[in-house]
Amino acid sequence: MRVSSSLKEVAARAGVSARTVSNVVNGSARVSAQTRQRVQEAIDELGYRPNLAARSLRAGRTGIIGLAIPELHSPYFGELAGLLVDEARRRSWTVIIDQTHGDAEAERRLLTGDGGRVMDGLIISPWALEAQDLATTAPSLPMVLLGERSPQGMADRVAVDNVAAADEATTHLLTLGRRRIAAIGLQPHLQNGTAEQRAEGYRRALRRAGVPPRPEWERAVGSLHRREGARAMAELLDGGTAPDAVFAFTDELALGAMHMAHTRGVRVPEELAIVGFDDIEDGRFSHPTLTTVSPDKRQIAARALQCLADRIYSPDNEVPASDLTIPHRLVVRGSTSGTQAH
Amino acid sequence: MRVSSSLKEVAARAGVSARTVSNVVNGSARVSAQTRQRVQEAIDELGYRPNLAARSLRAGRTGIIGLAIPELHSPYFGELAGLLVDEARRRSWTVIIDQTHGDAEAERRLLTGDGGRVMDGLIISPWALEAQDLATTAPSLPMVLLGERSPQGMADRVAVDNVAAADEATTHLLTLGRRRIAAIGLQPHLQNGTAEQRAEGYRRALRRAGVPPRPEWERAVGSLHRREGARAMAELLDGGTAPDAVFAFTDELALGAMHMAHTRGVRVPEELAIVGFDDIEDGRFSHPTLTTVSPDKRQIAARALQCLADRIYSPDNEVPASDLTIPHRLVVRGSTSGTQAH
DNA sequence: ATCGATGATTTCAACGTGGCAATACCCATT
DNA sequence: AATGGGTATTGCCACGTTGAAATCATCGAT
Repeated sequence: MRVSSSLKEVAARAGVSARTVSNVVNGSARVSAQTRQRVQEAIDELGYRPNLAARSLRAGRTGIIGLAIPELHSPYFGELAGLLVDEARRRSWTVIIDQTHGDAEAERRLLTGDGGRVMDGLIISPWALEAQDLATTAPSLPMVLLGERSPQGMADRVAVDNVAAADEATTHLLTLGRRRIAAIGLQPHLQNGTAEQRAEGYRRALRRAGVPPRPEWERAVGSLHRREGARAMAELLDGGTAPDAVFAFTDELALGAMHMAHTRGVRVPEELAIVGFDDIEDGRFSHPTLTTVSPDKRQIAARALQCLADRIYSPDNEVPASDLTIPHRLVVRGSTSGTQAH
Repeated sequence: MRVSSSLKEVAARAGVSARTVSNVVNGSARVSAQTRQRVQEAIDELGYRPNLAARSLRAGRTGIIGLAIPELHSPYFGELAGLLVDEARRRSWTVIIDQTHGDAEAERRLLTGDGGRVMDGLIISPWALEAQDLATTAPSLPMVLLGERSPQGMADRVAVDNVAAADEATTHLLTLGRRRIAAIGLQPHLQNGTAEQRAEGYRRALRRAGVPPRPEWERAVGSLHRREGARAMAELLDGGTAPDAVFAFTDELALGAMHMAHTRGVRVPEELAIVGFDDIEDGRFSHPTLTTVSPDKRQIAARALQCLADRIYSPDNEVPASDLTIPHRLVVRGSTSGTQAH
């Protein structure tokens, strides 16, 4: 079976024109049952596969969309990427994956449409880009932003209500009677909207409860990995007054913090309650299990692709940028309740 | 700035032929400094980007490789995919990701080169395919297998020595004085070579130590998720004699088993020692931390892409299929030692 | 002044496909 | 037999790029 064979070769074998073969393949015009069968046989015998490059060149579309995320190996983005790839396949799209590693330059390059117009659209989860960049850079192709807002409405946006969610998480800790609540996950050096919003929700909840904020309990991190969560937790435990609860801006940070608590002999949740954010699989099997804010990832994936499809298939008239808020819920588990809820 | 502009348009603007513009872009022929500058200006003004589809059509290459793995959200494959994507970028390749979800049909479809010849090559980590399939299916494009061996040498293969590694893991447990060692992770319904090899290494170690094998301690799983590890562990604890150690074929299964041990009040490692396989990030921060077989993932990624490159760029003469064994090492942590090694 | 050599640039064609318009065919109706 | 209307099929071209070969320009050597 030859690896490559063209419409022309199939046509020659079936004794018809190349155009007819094309019609059979795409079902784009009426073809008699007899001809169709003859062509189909030739296709099977030659093992013909349409050439995507030629098709794209002709049609101006590639059927490929890009997915740009900070890191594939992070559980949250891994889970999300998995869902997005599946959802894309449902729509007959293939997905190209690009890791930005939180590099602003890499993110900016993607926005300006580098890469040779392979992609029909782009789903990007910006982490390092400032709102400023997003505003000034004209998107060169249909684009959906995950998490970060684009100020000028240049692209669709799909995200949870971070402020409200962080507020809920913190309020949950307050309800348990905790008052010395620390936060782990600020990223002041990046103009990271997501971290800022979660910090805002955290402060709002404290303010409403009349608990005075303590700047030394708002810990910054260099990355979102477990290691950084552990480091921040160590700093908190080494500080003057130890907190009795921690709200970590991601589950990875939370698990890192939990690890450090174990290492230092601090009992979770008795002496230290922990809440995370993302609801990654690990948190359901950690010891104790992790209380967390669970965004509806499946819906994020579905909505993001819906937006992209609308934009790609809309006949170049301006579709107004949508800003979709995805539902979330607080999942209470062992790290705040003592019972090993699953 | 126009989104799409062709060589022809740039040529018109610069007052040269399209071919000259092509030469400037690719540096493929000599171009005078003066012309080069004029062309470059036109390129910048028009925001020209080469059209990948046209280039591929002409060259017969796309610069895209495929990566087919069971599941992106699994930590092991997530980490591996991340490394592979980075390594591919170093070689100026873009990566298309496909999730097979352990579906034999999906894997077979990829092998036969479905997908319209978008990919210049394929890295596939088969999980459900039998050696039989791999043998009878002629690969339609350069291909590297991760983990599974292809009997006829039809494709390169990159993997650790599963038998030896499983032997080491089991021997480690024996050295600790454990004798009631269970195994979790067999997949008898899939002709899964990897699981079989790890089972073989496990049995070999027991045999050498003179410990009689107990079939009821070889637990099968339906998938490699934590949930299944937990289920298998529950069955073991509910059985007649409880084991005093477990060798799980993947870290996820191990963490699931550890979770169930906690739930049932079984102390790890005192009453139950646990060893996993893969060295995923979670295991370094779990409580206790997880002893595991650590394959050199970075080297897997590097070697796999090296093989693929050799095959893609070799001028269609037959490159003999290579079978690379990647080094691994046993990393002893808290789940077998009691000390919280990091 | 002429020729050859070297370098710079252009022309031509082709990669495989699908849109468009034209053509060939068949059958029912006049 | 001629007309009309529908169906089935075909030829031609363009998409944007690059390989091969042809053309043009320049300059040094004879």
